[in-house]
Amino acid sequence: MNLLFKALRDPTRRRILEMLKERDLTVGQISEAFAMTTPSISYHLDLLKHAQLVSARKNGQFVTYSLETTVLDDSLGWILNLIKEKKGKRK
Amino acid sequence: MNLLFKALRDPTRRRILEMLKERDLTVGQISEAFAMTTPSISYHLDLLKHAQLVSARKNGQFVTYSLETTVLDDSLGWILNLIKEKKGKRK
DNA sequence: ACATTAATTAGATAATTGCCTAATTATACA
DNA sequence: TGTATAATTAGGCAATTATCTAATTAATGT
Repeated sequence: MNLLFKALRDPTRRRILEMLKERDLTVGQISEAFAMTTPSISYHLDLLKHAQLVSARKNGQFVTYSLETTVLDDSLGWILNLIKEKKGKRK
Repeated sequence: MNLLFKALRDPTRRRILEMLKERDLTVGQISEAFAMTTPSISYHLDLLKHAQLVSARKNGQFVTYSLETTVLDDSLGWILNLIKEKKGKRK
């Protein structure tokens, strides 16, 4: 949960996830969309990978990243629980 | 969305939200549950308040904090959208 | 009025973060 | 085999963050 929220905290990383929602992308393709160097994007992707929010596969010299939603279900559960319990206690 | 995820990033703050899910609490009551000084807790509460995740009301010398779930709905929507769209594209 | 208690504000500091440039690794192609 | 391209790794740095202690504000009880 900690790595997950850490990953979601940064706007650049959230934007990357939104892009990967549409289609799988290579590092270069992602990099183009930001006013930021490729190493910086690489850093963000690594962080997202550690949080298991994305997966990477190598195709020749290219690395393609995909969105992984499993771990998002957990965060959903955590937030939902917070809301649900609260509502259950309303007087 | 930025303030929200910023607030949720920290374990102490997430724990505070979980506590407030059960019942409204004063700063002192929250503080007792952590190995941390009251000013530090006050700092976290301020951050949560800015993210609109909690509200505060003063009762004499005490300040009681409550969980506010409205903004959590937004985060839920954001995450849900990420999952939903992805699933919609599965082949 | 004065001391006590609850909480916030201010100021300092160590750790973490997000970015950069330079160097490296790995694949492709001529 | 050498050069170009894609990506990661390494090293450095400024900004942000989470914590502390000390000081301040505000309400309570004597």
